[in-house]
Amino acid sequence: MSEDKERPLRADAERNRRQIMETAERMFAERGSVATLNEIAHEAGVGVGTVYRRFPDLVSLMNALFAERFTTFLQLAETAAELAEPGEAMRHYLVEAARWRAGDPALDVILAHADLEAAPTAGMREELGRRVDALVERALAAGAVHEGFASSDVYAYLYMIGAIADRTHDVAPDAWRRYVDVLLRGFGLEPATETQAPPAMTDAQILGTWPKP
Amino acid sequence: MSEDKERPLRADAERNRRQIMETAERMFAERGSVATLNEIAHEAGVGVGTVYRRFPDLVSLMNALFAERFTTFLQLAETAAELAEPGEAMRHYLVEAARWRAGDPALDVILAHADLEAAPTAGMREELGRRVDALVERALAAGAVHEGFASSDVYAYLYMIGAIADRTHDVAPDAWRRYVDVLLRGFGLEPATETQAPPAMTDAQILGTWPKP
DNA sequence: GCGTAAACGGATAGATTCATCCACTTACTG
DNA sequence: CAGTAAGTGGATGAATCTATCCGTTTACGC
Repeated sequence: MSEDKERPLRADAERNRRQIMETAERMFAERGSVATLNEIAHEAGVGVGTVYRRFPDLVSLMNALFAERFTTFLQLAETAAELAEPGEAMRHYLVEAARWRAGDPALDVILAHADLEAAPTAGMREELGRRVDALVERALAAGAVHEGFASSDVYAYLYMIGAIADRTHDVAPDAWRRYVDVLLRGFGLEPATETQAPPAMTDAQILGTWPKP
Repeated sequence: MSEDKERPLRADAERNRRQIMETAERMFAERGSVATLNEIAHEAGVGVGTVYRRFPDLVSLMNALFAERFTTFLQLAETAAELAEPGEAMRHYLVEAARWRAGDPALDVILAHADLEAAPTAGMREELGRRVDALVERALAAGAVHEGFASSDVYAYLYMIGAIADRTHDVAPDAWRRYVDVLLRGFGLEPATETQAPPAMTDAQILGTWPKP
């Protein structure tokens, strides 16, 4: 029942595939919501048919974009796990995952429309779960975080950072750093020290975060 | 240039208006995105024409829903301001505003589609700004929060709580309380003591927060 | 009760969006 | 440098969504 006829794409097809994915990504980030496949085709400068042949529907495009992103998070968790000091490792993952999330305003849209049950992402999710669990266990055992800290807190943390980052992206691109420190402190970790967190946003900046008409 | 011919609606019209608003609210909360006016009409059990007469477009419906909500936040700020101890007043507003936000999963959708420049909400926003500023000033002067705390932090806080609350609403309806405490601690405030915050979510609960197909 | 202005509902014209299909072009193989 | 399988683009019909219009019904002042 295997179906691994993985014939490589022709050069022009591969080029178009990339172009379509990059354009879609940019459009989702800019508008904060989905664009239609026809719009993406036009913006990417290819025919509608080309898009529909490669991605029969929106979900399959979203799945492709999602897989790319997940790989990055897996790598971050791996790098963090190599650090000797448990608190340091946990903090490193939290800060770097936040940085990555903050720089990717399309992620929420992608997550909302991808089919997370579909292979190959399902396996990736489990693997990420295991790696994050390990970081949390070590931090707990070393007393580097408050008792009761759990890996669900890591997900919640990223949801919250994602929300503030997406909202402030245009008006105060590094505001998320401030709330990383606030949350780390709240979880019992020392705030990150490599870089200085920015001060609170001004009133004018906050005003800019209210959604437009 | 005044135009205040505020003729009261006929009883049946007023009833339908309410019904439409409540239905819309429920639908937005359930699906986490807009519904069309035609869908709302059908779900509310009224004719399409009835909806379009009362709310010529989606924005005017959203404005009406938005105004309702803002009134509540204004009242919360007023109640909090009456507390004698500055840190207590600030904490009270933060906890109660969070509670309110957590119980209103439609708010993000409404905010995203309302016209925030339109009267009468513009004035309300300024008034809320003044009230929150006052709470922050008092808390800072009393040393109840970390130096550098600002009213923009209050908005950021509510964005973050809103994000986690909406996401966990179905699967762990009071998880938001945990992150209220985390954030309060991060801002330098003692966590709220009236009610006990729940423990971290289980892995199964977090799994339930991933968006569905 | 009656008269009438207000409100109702839903059929439907018009606009927009989705996704297919196929005549034409292009990259790769031998 | 053919031959051909793979890929391209966009015109177009089907499906869906928007919002108006008008014949009928209802609330309310007198």
